[in-house]
Amino acid sequence: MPAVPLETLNLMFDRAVIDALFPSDLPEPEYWEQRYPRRALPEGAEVTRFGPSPTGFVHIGGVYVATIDRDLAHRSGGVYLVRVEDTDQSREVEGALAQFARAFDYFGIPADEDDTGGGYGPYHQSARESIYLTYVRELLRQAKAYLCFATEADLADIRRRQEAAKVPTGYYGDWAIWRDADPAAVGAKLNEGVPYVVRFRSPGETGARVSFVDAIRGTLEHEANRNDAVILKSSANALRLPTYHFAHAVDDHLMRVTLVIRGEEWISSVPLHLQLFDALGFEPPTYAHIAPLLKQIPGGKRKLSKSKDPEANVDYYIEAGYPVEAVLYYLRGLANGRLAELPLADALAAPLRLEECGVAGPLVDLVKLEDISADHIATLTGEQVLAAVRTWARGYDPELVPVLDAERDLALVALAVERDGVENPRKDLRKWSDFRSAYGFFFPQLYTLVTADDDRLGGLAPELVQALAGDFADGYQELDDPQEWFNQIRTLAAKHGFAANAKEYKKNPDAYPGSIREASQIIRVALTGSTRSPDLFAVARALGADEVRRRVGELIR
RNA sequence: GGCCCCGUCGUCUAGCGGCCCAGGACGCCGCCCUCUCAAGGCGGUAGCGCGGGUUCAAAUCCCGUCGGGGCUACCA
Repeated sequence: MPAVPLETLNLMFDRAVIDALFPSDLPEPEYWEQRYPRRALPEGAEVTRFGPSPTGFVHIGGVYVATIDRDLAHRSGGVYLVRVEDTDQSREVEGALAQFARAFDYFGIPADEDDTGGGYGPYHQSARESIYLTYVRELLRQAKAYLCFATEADLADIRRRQEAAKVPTGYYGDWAIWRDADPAAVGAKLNEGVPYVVRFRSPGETGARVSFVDAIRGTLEHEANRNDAVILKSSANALRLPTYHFAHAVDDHLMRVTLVIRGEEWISSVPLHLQLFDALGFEPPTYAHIAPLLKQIPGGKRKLSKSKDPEANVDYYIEAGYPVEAVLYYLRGLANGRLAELPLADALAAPLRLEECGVAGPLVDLVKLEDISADHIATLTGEQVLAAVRTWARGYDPELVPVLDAERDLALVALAVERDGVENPRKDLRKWSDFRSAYGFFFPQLYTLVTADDDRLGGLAPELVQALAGDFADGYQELDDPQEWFNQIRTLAAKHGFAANAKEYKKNPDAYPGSIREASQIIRVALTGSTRSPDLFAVARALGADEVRRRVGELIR
């Protein structure tokens, strides 16, 4: 196509015509530059940002990126800010921001700057309209952007023809029908009040390539962008908001962000972003594109999906009560493998290094998280566990709270079983919601008595169960020595014909109703309601003689 | 379709031409301990996607191929 005559361009981009599209009191770029001055920060300090989009629940990947952002900013003596990216008002979901606040509060990753404080706000993109407008007008004045009246149907038609012609789809070159439109046609549309968008006039030439350095991946090369991306959405909207790309350039420049950490899905957009920064006269930030969190599915893996995977939602972790430290440690380890080799406390204190971050998307493995979690909880004192469980229960198991409060001493005694004074504490708690199943039986209020015909007793004859239970309850003594205590069961087991040990029983199974295992199991099930429990002696001591007699006694009723 | 990112045990990874017939951790399996379950101790299982090169030598370099993911929106 022939080059557009200069006069035509001049006519189309007549300053008065352009300015008439904007509020008359719209500030010039210098105003914003002065209002958001360069930050006085030490050499090497990074300013990072996290940009939650209130379009649904908070993705665990958000916590993942936000912790990295905050870490890098703080290690370098910089600033971590949160900017709500709400330019897509139609997709906005009610309550998303509240959930975001709750989640980030839970994980203890507050922003240094956000709408509650900070000199570079507002930190909601929807509140930054005039800032964007200033720069859109500027680009228009410089003919680096133009008005586009293409309708959805026009765009669909272009795409169809491009597909038929087997050329790349997009709004570029000759396909960009409004790129060099006759100013008269533009004026006519304007007079008719037809809505328009503002598109960036991409300087990218066909075949041109760009390369840039990514802080994680090194030098990346890409085809230069040549699409005339939309930078300002339809004039039909009451609020004139930009697209992500334009907001990114303007906001990150004005907020003086130095390091942009985001998902790798943005790599393809970097060429466009670089063109935008250049056109605007801004210095581009350093980019670090991190790999997305993946999920194992039959035959492969895929991105953790908001709609399909419950564990994609941060609420999943909060509701189950995974300890904050465990989740953060796990996430940090996924991002930077070196940290996964360190003990939890060290890893949380150690700096995360971008150049060490993995480039392949890791799978989120709940089994691994639970292992980490159990290890971590095992290092806590009973007091700490109790406090954490109580806090969790207030939100997710309210009935547990009064029990915990009424039986605080019992709870501590229960938690001390195989925890206090042992070398390897019991790891039966992976998350706070495990408390009820692991420790509930210690509390009479939460306990359901077991009767002799219960199938957890392993099919032993009820008469035999009752005979042994009766003897046990009658003669029960709260002895201090574990061995002596257990001998009470040993003696009764022998008296009622149980084999002294499992080997003997195995050798001659018909001669016995069972071995000492089965006999102990009677007491265990009566005491705990479960076939698996902590050490029986310790449990019995925690329960107290009266409660032991009551529970075992129930078997003979 | 075009362009981009990625590819070491089931999982997270170490590895950056010889130290690797690939090391660690989680999982899994077995054994020991044992009144159950955990925990713990000991042992084991299992991997460089594939095919060509280059080289005395390749998980490591090159080419191709396959597979996964992403972008190609007035979504972010």
